[in-house]
Amino acid sequence: MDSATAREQALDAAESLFYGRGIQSVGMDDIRGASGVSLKRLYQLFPAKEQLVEAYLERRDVRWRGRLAEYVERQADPERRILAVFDWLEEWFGEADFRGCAWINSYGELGARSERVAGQVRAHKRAFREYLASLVAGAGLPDALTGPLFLLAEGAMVTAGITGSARPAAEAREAARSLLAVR
Amino acid sequence: MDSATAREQALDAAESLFYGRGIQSVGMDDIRGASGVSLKRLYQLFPAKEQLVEAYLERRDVRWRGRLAEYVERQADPERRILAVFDWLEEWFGEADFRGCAWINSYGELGARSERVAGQVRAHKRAFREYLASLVAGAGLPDALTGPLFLLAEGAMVTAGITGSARPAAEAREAARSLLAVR
DNA sequence: ACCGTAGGAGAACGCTCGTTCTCACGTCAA
DNA sequence: TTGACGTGAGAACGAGCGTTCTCCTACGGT
Repeated sequence: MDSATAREQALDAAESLFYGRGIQSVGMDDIRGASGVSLKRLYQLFPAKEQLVEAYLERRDVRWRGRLAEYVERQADPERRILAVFDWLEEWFGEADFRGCAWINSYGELGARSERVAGQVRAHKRAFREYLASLVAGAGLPDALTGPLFLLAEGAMVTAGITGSARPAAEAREAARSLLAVR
Repeated sequence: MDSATAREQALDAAESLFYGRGIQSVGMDDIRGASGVSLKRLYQLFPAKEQLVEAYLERRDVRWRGRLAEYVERQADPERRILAVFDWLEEWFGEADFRGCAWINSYGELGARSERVAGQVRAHKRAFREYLASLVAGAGLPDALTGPLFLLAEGAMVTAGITGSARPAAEAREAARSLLAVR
């Protein structure tokens, strides 16, 4: 197995375990067991657990925002695109392994202790907010709408995570629709 | 020192440490050091750490909702009361030791592993949502407003926690004002 | 065939931490 | 005074886990 595939398999295992069970409760040995990558190799690829955590969050960030953008950009109408964000959230919340927002959860777990993790969470949220801002601008709507839309989305993520229901996405979408209607 | 005061001091220390640094990174010995309550006594009062965690969350829940209600009920006008929730959030976010919502953080840390903690988080959020519902009903507004207001508040809490800024409260309040204006 | 190197399995090390135990002290009832 | 008891300080125990080390195997180049 070459380094690139070992790295991918390690990250696959890390993502499913860290996201599903939390970061602190998953040991490097669990990653080894789930990935088939030996401890020696793991430590060659990621000199410490924290770097594996960072790589996990980074790869997930790229994929998460990519999936969202791909979904949203299927819509041609600029205002529909904004609402499509909430449709996508609803799909995501309904996935079998959904356990809330990985960054919000990681922040709760490590935000107070790891400045690097906290920084990645802030960067991810900033990027998501800027993406929303670009959709708002693309629809010719006032930038002041971005904040409320972002808060609705964050509220939906955290609530869906805690309750395990996809319903907050629909509530947030309807609220967003009202806000868009006000102008 | 009698049992009641020992218990209070233990909970005071637990609250400031758990909330400030996260639950898993605070040891029972840290609680002992900060509270002056010996380990023996701590284990008499709380037979295991998890029960101290539960007692911390429970006492904080009562106090948090009490402080909110006390603030909100200073307003006579029923619609003002709804907006006062967001004013109170802004005050809370501005406190020096503010580190986000204790329940959201705890859920990120332990929600996947401790069903009891997860249950307390759900109960707290349900109670907060029901309080909002009572304010909405008191203002004679449609119950469908409760969900959006709740999501705005949750989004503000999580965003304020991550960014360390009180601004999300103002954004949420303005969005709430728009939603109330729509009817 | 031989050697050097990389890699795997898993033991070992060191630290943290939840929990319990030891021991010495002070208190209070008889 | 004495002895049973509760308590505090802190050592001790045992488990978990991040990280490193040992030892053995396999393979690639000469």
